[in-house]
Amino acid sequence: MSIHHVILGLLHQCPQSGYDLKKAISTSPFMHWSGNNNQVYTSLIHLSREGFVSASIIEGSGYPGKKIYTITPAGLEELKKWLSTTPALFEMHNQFIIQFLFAESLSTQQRYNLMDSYEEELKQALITLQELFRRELNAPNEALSKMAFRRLSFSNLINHYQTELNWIAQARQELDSIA
Amino acid sequence: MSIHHVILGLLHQCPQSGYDLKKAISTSPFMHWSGNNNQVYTSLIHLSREGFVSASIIEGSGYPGKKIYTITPAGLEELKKWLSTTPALFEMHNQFIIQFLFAESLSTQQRYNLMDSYEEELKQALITLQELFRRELNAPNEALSKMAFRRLSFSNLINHYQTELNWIAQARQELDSIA
DNA sequence: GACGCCATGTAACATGTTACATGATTTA
DNA sequence: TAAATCATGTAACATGTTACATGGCGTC
Repeated sequence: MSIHHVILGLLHQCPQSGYDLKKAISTSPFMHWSGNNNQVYTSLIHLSREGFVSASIIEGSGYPGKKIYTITPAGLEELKKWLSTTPALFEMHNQFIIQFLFAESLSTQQRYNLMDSYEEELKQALITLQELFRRELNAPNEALSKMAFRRLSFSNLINHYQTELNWIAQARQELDSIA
Repeated sequence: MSIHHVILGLLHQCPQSGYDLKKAISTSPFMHWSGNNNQVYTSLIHLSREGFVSASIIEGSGYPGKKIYTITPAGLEELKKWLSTTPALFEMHNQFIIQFLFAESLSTQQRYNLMDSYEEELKQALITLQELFRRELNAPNEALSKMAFRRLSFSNLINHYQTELNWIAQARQELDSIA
């Protein structure tokens, strides 16, 4: 999965500038690209060359060189093709679990600290995510189906956060029982 | 999280060759690097220069240039430092959920197909993972604590697979109810 | 006037993937 | 004898991150 298809998907929702895309991507909990993401600009140049997006320069709108990108029919076709390809299996990128795998090198105290701080981080992130979710639900009236997709996507992520938190409780209990 | 620390962790478990590391990393369900991973070789050169690993050439063992890498005291220190750093939050890299987010562009039929094929893929992967887990449990007698870490790590991943499968059932129901 | 946000872009660097090159040993 | 596995490495390419450069607009 590349950033190109994500940009096509966002542009299909509505035409917007590189800056808007950058913000949308960096604040989305589903899309993992750096907050300071300048890749969108190079990606947009690439997509332009491919004929998947077209740019129109907006005069007299604050910034002189501001461009609004729109998805082209070829771009929409490419997006639909990608949307119906069987996705690769999810990948859980979890530094903590790898640290945990090697945790025999740590003292019991360090391991407790690691688990505690990870749990705290998770709880905080879950609150932030739920807040984002709440704001999504209160968004101006969208189509019912579109809302359903967003709501379900959020609950998917929230489920994984809760799975992780439940696991920590279970892991603590098991480790205590063999100590 | 870089591949360097993963290599240090694996070398701390036991000294091994680049090829062994490559295999360990590409077959581990926790470490996401390409199966055809040649990064290990460049990473080992890097780690050597840093003084974190040392190589000894094994003569008369099949391949002439075969090297066994061992973690150095400096490497172990670096590993321990990394192991006790607060991990970045997990990142769920899930192409499916992004496709789902943009799924209004698809027909109902295409959406069903997408969910069906993703579910099938998940079920297959879960079976493979459980098989891998079973083999881990039957591994030659390791220390009890080490086994506990491995067992818990596996159950962590398995929990996420099941969370994903449960979510699909829930999503199908909700989408059917608003159709 | 300083700060933050809007807005686009380049350059350098780090990381990750694919293809290629070489050649030994083991297994079918 | 063909294929798979062991074993190391290089080169080209793709992707992703950080820092830098530029400058307008709004607001405190």
